Amino acid sequence: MEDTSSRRRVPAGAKAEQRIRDILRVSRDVFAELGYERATTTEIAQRLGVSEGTVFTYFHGKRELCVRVIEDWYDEIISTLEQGMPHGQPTKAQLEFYVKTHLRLFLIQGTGLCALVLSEGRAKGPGLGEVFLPLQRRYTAPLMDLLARARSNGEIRGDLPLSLLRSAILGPMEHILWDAIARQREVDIEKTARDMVALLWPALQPVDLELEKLRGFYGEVSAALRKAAAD
Amino acid sequence: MEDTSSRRRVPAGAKAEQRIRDILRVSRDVFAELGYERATTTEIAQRLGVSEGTVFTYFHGKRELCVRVIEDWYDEIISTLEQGMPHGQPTKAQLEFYVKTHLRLFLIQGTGLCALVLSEGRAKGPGLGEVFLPLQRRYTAPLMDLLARARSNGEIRGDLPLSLLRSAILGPMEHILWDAIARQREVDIEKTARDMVALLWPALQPVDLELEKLRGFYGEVSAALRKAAAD
Amino acid sequence: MEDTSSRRRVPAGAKAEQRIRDILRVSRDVFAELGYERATTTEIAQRLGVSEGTVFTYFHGKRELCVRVIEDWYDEIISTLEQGMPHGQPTKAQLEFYVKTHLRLFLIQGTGLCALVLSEGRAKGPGLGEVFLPLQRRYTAPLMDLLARARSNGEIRGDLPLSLLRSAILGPMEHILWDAIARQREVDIEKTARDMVALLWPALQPVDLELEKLRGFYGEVSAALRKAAAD
Amino acid sequence: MEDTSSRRRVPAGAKAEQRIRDILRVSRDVFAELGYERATTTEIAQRLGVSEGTVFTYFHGKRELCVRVIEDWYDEIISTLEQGMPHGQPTKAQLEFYVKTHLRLFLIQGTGLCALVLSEGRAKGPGLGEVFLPLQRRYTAPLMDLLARARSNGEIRGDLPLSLLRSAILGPMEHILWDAIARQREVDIEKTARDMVALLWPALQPVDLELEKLRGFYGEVSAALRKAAAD
DNA sequence: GATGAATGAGATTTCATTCAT
DNA sequence: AATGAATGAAATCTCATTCAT
Repeated sequence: MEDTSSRRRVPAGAKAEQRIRDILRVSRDVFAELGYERATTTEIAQRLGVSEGTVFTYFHGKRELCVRVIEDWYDEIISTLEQGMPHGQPTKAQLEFYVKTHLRLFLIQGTGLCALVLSEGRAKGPGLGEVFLPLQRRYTAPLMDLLARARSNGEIRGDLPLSLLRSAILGPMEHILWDAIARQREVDIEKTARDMVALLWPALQPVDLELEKLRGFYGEVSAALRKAAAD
Repeated sequence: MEDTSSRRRVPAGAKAEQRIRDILRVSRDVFAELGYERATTTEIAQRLGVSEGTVFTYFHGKRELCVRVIEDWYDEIISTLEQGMPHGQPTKAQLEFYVKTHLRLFLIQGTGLCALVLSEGRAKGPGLGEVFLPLQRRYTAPLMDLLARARSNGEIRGDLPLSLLRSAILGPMEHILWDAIARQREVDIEKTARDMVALLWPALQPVDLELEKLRGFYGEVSAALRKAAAD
Repeated sequence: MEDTSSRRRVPAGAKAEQRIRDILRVSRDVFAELGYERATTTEIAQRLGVSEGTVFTYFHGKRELCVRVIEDWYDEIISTLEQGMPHGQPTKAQLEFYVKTHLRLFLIQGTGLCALVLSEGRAKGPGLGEVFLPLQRRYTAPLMDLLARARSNGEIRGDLPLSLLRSAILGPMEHILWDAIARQREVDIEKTARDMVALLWPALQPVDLELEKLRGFYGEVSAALRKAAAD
Repeated sequence: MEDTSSRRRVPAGAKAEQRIRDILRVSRDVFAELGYERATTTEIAQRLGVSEGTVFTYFHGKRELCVRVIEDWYDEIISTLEQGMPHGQPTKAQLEFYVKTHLRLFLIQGTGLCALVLSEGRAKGPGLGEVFLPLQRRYTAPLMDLLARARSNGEIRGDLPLSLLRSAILGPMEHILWDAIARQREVDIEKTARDMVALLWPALQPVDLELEKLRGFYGEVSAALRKAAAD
């Protein structure tokens, strides 16, 4: 985006890399806790026990620091998902792994960062938005692959766009996470993951038209009977 | 709460109400676009073409203004949902109405405000959070009612917590909305709503145990066959 | 000072005069309670139950209003002192009247206004100071007259400037008042006035040189004896 | 009291201390000249030739700055009085020292600060008042000690409350100071101190009842004679 | 004459960023 | 390379004063 190379030379070397890691680690905490605007470079420096100037020796500014924090976080998630995915197992088991891992990663520290991405990703002007889109694509890739493979196998329904299926899986997870945060409740990750897949799995099945018709008929008859009884 | 004894009174009357509506309308835009922190009272005043002081004639401060913006937005959504809900129709039709209306309302202007609620609702300290929780409860109430009634009728499954079903419906919608915003794509609301319900409806059905067993058996056999074919 | 006549026409008539009295009465309270800076025209108008503009119909601004408040207050004090002073009685009785009346007038409402005069009277720039000096002179005049008459009669000492005697009488009173305010204590006006005069009366007596010499000698001898006893 | 956890730390070190002294010195001037409300942090920064932010690097806000200014001023006065007091000398000499030192310290710069304390000390709400009361007690302590010792020696009268004697000494001094300020006149400190003690010393003497009776008789006879002569 | 909404200058305070040491 | 004091732009909020109604 910008030619920042001429502005400042960022130190290199083993010690410098450790410093960068430290700054990123603490910055992640601070941004996650406070959000972009309320987080201050002073706070980050204080928690690290270094001077305020030091942060600017390694990063061009608050914005770049924030971008790096989010990039690193995405990288962690993506590599955890990619490496852990049990490709040999049935689709449902893979899906359960995906959901469980997702919930776990986000609940450790992710909600603050998630909020950060959601709110800062939207910011107009010289936004962080451009940076995040490719990251989000990489991050949903394992799920999309899984779904695409299962669909080509006929394991899951082909009558709806894949992006809708993806939303039907990622969406509920995020909603559960927000809810947990908002109400400050504990989440039983294992159980929630199992329930979630139990709930969604039928939705992903290929539509059995005969069955669907029967179900529709049954539903209407039931409703009619109830209504008749009510009158 | 606060000592308002010597504060200037907020004007009342038809013209004042119009002014308040104007300020709220513009503030909604600004908060939605920029988020709480980046939004400035100066910007709001400029867009309105009034002086900065005028905003403070009608609202005690930025925080109160923001709270009012969100309350009004929630009120709109809630009353639209409550008034429009076709109670006489089958559950599936009601659900379709809920999803469609939800998507429509949020796409008009909601995503920015949604982000606002999500990010500011989390803020520590003297946050906006306390204000939002009851609003969020009121806003999900129509859906919860719908689900509860359908469950007591035996129309939808009773083996999972209602909150999970709720997340499975609200979550995908929000995800779709975020996706649409992030990629700046148009959304065909009618089609998306229909697809979404078509997708989720099977998930809400009572579990037909025999069928489920057959499906499980079928799934395993299919997977085994595929695996055998692949080797 | 300024030609304000062309700026605005102040209403006249019986109703207008009542209005002016009301505004001054309330303003006196507000200025006394809050001081010049913290007092607001809004507060004054609200307590009166009139609009903010009305105050400006009768006074050119906050500053003029404050000046008028103080002038009126001085006028009250001065006329009370002038009219009540028992000229026929002995000097000591007159002094007691002066002290008692002074304490009473200031304790009713005066401390706030006294603070106002002390702090605002000092303000640099387009200050209130110029206005107050003649008022203060008029206000100390009865005391100065009393002292001057008594001195010419030989009733009080002539070896020190009158202004010093005046300070020795007014000063303690103000100090007592401030102390009462600061510690929020009640003051028994009658007793305090009597004690004060009992205390100060000897100080005002003509110096009896022979007696003074004896006293000095006595004091030194006493001190020397005490010191000898202590060693 | 306050959440200072994430606030920037106040610099420490020799240079920082010099800076703090500079800020306090200039702030003292500004607060003394203008009073708390009219004094601005901008003015302070400008007189120092530093940016506005710098003041806030060293003090958390205007209020704290003002409190520090007053505390420092009191400390100066108190330590000067405590250290200089000639304890070995006669009470009258000690009193003369107290009065002289007091006048000198206040005339250098004290009147503005005195006004500050008097007017801001009264302020309602989150005032500076609480801070000042203990300071004022410490500041009058040397005088109270002196009076108490002299009274227990029988050197000064015991028929009136000590607080009244204190007011009779401090009050006139303050009055003289105010007068000097208001009229912008020079004060001959040595002479004024000597005169003041000469005036007040008789007032502090133990009451000589016989003498008092004689004086009363003399006064009444004189008055009667004068009256007879006037008729 | 009264009103009271609009104004806008000005005050305090925060904080990312720089740069001399 | 690290420091951390200085900076100054920008933000929120107040309130005396005006003027159209």
